[in-house]
Amino acid sequence: MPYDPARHGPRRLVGPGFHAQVHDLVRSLPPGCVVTYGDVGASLGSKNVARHVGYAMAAVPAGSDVPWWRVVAANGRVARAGTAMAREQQRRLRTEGIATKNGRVVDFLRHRFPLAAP
DNA sequence: CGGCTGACGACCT
DNA sequence: GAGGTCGCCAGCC
Repeated sequence: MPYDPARHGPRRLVGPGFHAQVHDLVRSLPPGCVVTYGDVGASLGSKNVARHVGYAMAAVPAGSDVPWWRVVAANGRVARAGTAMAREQQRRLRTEGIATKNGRVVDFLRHRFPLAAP
């Protein structure tokens, strides 16, 4: 099915350097807060790139200063449940005072950080 | 330079 | 609430 603005909303192009933009934005997140992949994409001006934001997170090198663990899925769940990375993410969130239960952030909406719109 | 690879999200039963 | 489908696009071989 071709792209349909009526169903998918206005398309916003994401230029090259998308990963760098994601990393930069995530770096600006304060401790004790979380955002969703969709929030990051929307804040960068792209509505349908939540998935790609995840790919950008996967590209974050270990030991980077990017707090990748503050980015969770739209339903408040930690992505890739069951993997070592997911357990590590939950451990780091707990360190910042954010509890998780069965891979889900407790009081997710309360911890969610209001990202600025483009 | 063509193909492959994915940390998601909205929507529908 | 729990399952499945489909669309999305920049990087990296």
